[in-house]
Amino acid sequence: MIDEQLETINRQLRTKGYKLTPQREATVRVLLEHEKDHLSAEDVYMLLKRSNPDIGLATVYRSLELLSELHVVEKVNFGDGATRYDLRSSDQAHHHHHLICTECGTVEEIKDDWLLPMENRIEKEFGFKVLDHRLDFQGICQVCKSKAKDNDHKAVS
Amino acid sequence: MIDEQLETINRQLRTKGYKLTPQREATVRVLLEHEKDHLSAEDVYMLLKRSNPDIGLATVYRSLELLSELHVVEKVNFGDGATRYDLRSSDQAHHHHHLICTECGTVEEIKDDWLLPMENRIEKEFGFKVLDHRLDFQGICQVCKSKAKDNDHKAVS
DNA sequence: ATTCTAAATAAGAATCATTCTAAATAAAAT
DNA sequence: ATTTTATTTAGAATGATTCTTATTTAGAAT
Repeated sequence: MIDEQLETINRQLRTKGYKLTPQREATVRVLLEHEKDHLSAEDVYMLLKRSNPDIGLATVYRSLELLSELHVVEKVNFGDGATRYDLRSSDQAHHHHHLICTECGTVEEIKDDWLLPMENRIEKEFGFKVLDHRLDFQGICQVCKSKAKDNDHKAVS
Repeated sequence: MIDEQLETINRQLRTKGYKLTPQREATVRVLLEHEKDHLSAEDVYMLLKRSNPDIGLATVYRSLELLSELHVVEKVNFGDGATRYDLRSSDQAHHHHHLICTECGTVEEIKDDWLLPMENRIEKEFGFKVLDHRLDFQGICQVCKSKAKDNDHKAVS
């Protein structure tokens, strides 16, 4: 499973004249093993250090940047200082959107294709060829909402 | 017009116990005068310097952060290193989305309410209270698309 | 197999955006 | 008028990211 995806990425790299170096492969592996998380470059670096103690942070940044250009990962920004790198599902058509809680900072993912009609409309109306999109919602998650309710009760009593 | 909006913002600030200091007022004015642009903190700072040579960059950051908490401005991130600050239209229900060209970097704005049904669905399905959202499309703008076509012609001829 | 060349890496310095700190000022409350 | 509190300035500090230089590596050409 992981090896299949690696092979796909390997082909993508070679098509563009890049090679899948050990460092790049290790980086991709880490991303594949943490598909659900939203890792920062530093996070990836720390995880990589276990298997590749000699890898440099700059190399991680370079690898992630390259993977981003190949649309293997997406750069995401949740407003804390760091860029995060999301592996894109092999199915290029499906994007995942985010529910970001402004109280506790948790990020929930939702998958959906709601935006396809919108993309078509944009291409027609603006002549803009959509390659990618990003949709994030900010608000209060269920957990924080019920916490807030509890506190209200306490305040009243 | 500008003064009305300033007055509204002033009220919002005072409601939360903040005051509209000269620096904050100047910051808001700059934003109002450049509503179409996507200014970084540094951009705002430079523009402010003309009228307020003594203002400090940290103050600009603090003012923008405060305005962001009040939802007067939105923080936007286009993937170049800097956070940009967009004045939100007085009509809180309308958000603007962005068409970001990956070739030339231009950012076009589109206004739309397409997402309201989606927000309702998220509240029902996930119990997540949506306060704000952000929708950006990346792709190739009309101009770059025709440029690319021209180059194809040249290559063939 | 050896040599050559271009790509990739490590290490750490450098840069850039942003935040923090301490001292000074201004405004509001007493 | 005095005290308290919020705000600002200036510059130092931080943290993420990029750059630089010397070194290593992989593959191509001999």
